[in-house]
Amino acid sequence: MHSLERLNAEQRRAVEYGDGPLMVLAGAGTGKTRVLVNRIAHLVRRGVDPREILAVTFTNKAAGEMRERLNDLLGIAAHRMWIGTFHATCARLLRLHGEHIGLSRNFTIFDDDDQKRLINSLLKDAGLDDQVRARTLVSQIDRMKNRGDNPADAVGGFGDDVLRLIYPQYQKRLAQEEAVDFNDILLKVLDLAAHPEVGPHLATRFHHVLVDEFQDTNLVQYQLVKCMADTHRNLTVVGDDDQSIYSWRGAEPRNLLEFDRDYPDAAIVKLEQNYRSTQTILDAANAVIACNRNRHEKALWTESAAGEPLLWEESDNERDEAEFVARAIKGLVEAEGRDYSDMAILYRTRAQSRALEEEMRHYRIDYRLVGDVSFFQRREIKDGLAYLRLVLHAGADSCFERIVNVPARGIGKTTLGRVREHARRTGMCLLDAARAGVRGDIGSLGAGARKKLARFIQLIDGLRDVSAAGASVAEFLVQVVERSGYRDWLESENTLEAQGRLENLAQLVSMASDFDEESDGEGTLAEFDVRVSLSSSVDESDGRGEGAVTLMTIHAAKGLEFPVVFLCGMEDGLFPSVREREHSDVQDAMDEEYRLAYVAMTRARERLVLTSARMRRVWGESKFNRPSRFFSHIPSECLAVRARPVSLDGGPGGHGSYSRGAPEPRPPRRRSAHSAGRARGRVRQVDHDEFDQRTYEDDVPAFDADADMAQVAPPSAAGRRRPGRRSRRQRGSEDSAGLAAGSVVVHATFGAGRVLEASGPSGSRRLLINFDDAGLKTVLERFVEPVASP
DNA sequence: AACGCGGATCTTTTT
DNA sequence: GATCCGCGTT
Repeated sequence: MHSLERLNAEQRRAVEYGDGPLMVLAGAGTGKTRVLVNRIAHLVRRGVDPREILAVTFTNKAAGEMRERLNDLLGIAAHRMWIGTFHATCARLLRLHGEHIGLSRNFTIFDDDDQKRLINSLLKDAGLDDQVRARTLVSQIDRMKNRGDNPADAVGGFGDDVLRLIYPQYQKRLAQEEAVDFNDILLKVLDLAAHPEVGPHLATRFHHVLVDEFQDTNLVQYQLVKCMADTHRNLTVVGDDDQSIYSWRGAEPRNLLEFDRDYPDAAIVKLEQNYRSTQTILDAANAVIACNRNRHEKALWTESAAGEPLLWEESDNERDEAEFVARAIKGLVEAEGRDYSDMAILYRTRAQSRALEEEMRHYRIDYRLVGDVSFFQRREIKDGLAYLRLVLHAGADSCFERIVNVPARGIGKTTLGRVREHARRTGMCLLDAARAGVRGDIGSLGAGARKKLARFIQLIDGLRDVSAAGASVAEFLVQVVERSGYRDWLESENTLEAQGRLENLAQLVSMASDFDEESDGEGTLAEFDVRVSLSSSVDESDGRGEGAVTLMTIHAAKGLEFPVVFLCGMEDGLFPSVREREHSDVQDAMDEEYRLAYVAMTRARERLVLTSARMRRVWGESKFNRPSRFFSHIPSECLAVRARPVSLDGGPGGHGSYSRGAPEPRPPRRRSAHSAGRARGRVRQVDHDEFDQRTYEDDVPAFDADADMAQVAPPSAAGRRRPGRRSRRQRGSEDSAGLAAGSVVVHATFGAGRVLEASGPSGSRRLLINFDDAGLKTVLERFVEPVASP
């Protein structure tokens, strides 16, 4: 039981809680995973059969980590538990029981790309491809399936009539190919649950069900959980509504917040002590998230020191921004002895990675990009898997289309058109139609075309024999690459790109060998296929980024932590990114951006650097953005704005330094012309011109990208100045009094001022204060002393 | 049947 | 700025 000793009281309560429903509301960095893992270990030690425990996560990575940690705690028992993502778990159930609902054991999974291709071809057949984009239709299908609705019933929305027409065909084609899309994987398990034979089994199969990141579950997932947990009612859900960042894919944070509606007897444990971040980072993150409506209020606190202030660097453009980050990374390595792997660069959109990558290369900083165009999405990989699928299932027309002429074997549009036509007339699949053509059943096919088709069919049949002869998955794939001519083709290309593709194929083969080894050679092609389909681009990077800086989207960073985090692209329009969309409420979308900012900020343990660019190229066009509105919510004490570089000497690689000393006053920005006429200090939300004043605070620690940074940044500037800083616990009662607008207060740094506005919850109430000397600032209430009431 | 060009679209986030 | 798609040319 030694592992339980390091738990605090709340954690221990959750871990040792007995039977029955349990909801754990766990703030960022409060040891959520640890609680989950220890709870499972606790159950096993208490005598629960590991085979009767189901633990569901949202990413393969989280599942892998959980498995690993349980292995350490329990040894072999962990192997026997059901630990995995919703999709992996459901795919496993479908393999076991799918036949009851008419699903082949060899089912395959259509990913996004497959869906789009299929819809596209259906649209084209119907002559509707110029009316609706395939992309739109796919997302409509997804959105409806996420809620458990039938897309065939769509009414009212744009393109819904097309959807009603196309969707049945789509589903029919999936069935013909023995395929399911991502959402079907879950929906089919709901079908299983309703099946008279399998249903009762599923309902009692798992004695304990635990779900991580419960705020991310969608309606279908919630129903699944209910199906599997409602009999024994030993259901533990863990989550944080403030970290709900997947509503765009159907997540219903209400599943977490209203958990006690469906389970009125549920015990609720709140984890509020943060073990990850410094007080300053936490203050800043809390101030941002406090802006949201409808949240379950939590009071995250920490015992850790104030730490360094956040740093905000505003650059001219995204290239300068990236360069600043690169130099700062170098500086931190030299000045603080940080390792590259201590640092992460986070951004809102994928597109931002390019500029950052370029500068990393320029400065010779090793980096790893998480969630690059997925390995499994690459052309050659999808081609290889298409061979596999076609061998597995002759009816896989989409695979036939994909590879019948890849590599080029002289089977062109005309020939294909004739084969397709024959298939349509006779109702056979393309592979069989091609077979018929070879036999001479298609009159229009010439001798040449028949010969070429014959060789292709021979290829597929030969590969099927290889598989039937008991080849491992890896051996099979080697044969695919050899016999298809793929290898010769790529080698003769003699380009770097072709070489890369070949290497990717080699990597696929080596993944297959791992799979073979893992499954003692018992793993089938179909199982490998499913495994690959359910791997995301994010978890393939489980390589621990040894000695490399990590670049990824904020979404991909959820659940991770780094000593140093750079958060780039802090500009309104980019982050928060608000776009009018047909099916979403703008305010809801904005709330989610705030949560995203909260998630991003709370990834940092010690240092958080925010960067923005005044100008950014978007689709080749220049966009001028204002700094992110998030800045206006971050208390001034928490944030240092770095002096603007006067000149940037020494090119890349050189050791040029930013000029320092007295920071140059920032030249007035475009907007100040019109806002200058406005009465200063009017009660309203700070705008950017006003909080820009903070730039001139010159005793604010300068964060220098160069080697001497450590000397430049005074230790814990904010902490030092704070008058008699009290711990959270002691404050309690006086918080509730709350300073109102009109109060006169004194701040250790900014002097005297008058409160204009107060906002936020009592634990982290923020005040907008007009200081006599320092101007408008947003500060946390606990950093000011009241002098007079209004 | 292979290749090259122009145009549209993409960029929010992923299992 | 990249990629995908359709169209026209060889």
